[in-house]
Amino acid sequence: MPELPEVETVRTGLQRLLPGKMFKTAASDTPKSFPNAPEDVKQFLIASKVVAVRRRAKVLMIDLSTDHTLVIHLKMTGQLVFRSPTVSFGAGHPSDSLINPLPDKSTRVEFSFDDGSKLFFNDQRKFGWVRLMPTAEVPNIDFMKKVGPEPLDDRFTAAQFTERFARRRNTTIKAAILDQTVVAGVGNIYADESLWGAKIHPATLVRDVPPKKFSQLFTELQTVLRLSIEKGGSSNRNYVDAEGKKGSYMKFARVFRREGQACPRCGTIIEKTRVAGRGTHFCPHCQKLV
DNA sequence: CACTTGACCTGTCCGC
DNA sequence: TGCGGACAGGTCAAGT
Repeated sequence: MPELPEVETVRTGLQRLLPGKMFKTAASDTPKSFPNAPEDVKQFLIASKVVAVRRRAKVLMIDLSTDHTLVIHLKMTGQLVFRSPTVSFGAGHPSDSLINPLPDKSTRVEFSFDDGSKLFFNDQRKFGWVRLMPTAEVPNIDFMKKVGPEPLDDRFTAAQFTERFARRRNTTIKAAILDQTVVAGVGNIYADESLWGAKIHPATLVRDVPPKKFSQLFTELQTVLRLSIEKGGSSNRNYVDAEGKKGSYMKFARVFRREGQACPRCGTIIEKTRVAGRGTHFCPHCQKLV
């Protein structure tokens, strides 16, 4: 799913819903999704309280009162959905039929809190994971040590953004912007959207991108990420927020999954191809290959 | 080190 | 309607 705007939307929802709640039970259907030892779960999760919910790149962190953290990666199809026992509109109310019952077939981990509310980790493809670890160790996991700056961090400048690409001169700009060590949180949707905004063909080699284009790309990337956060993210397939609701960014997408439609800037038909092993959408008129 | 490709899974869609 | 193959928001490990 889940690129930066989607994970940030989930984080915002969980930060509103979870702090102060006390974990009562945790159960997983597959060790792959939640590989922690049962004794650690018993000692550091059960009876702990949620302190805060953080995000770094596409990783969510639920900090606990035991100085431990639930670290979560949703990968392609992960969801974190919160359900309170009072969510029902009332017996027989028509809106109740719209709420899908959980757990369902894709539920991998089910947490319950002492007030009867629950948190479901659903993941159709089982690529995602939840891990419990000491809060102090989170920055030491390989991914956290290597991941690049947050693109929406005020202190991150266009000059620094440009410099991050120096290591990836001989690959395509699409591969480079998807590289989490260059910049954090960009996935296939916002790569295509921002490259369209900056009028760069996705298959352009980094070394052939004019220097001033990196500044434009930085601005466009920030613009699409902010817009998507405002719209609650993109629900292309599985993605939903912490309350199970879809995001609406796809209504505003200019190229992503819009092959065969007119480019909103020039009217040329949008094409779909394959770059860096990923489906890639672009306007052949606005985004010329150098 | 930089770069590419395949693997990890399940579900859906498209062409025959 | 059934079946095979390609493809789907993301990382990783292993190869060159």
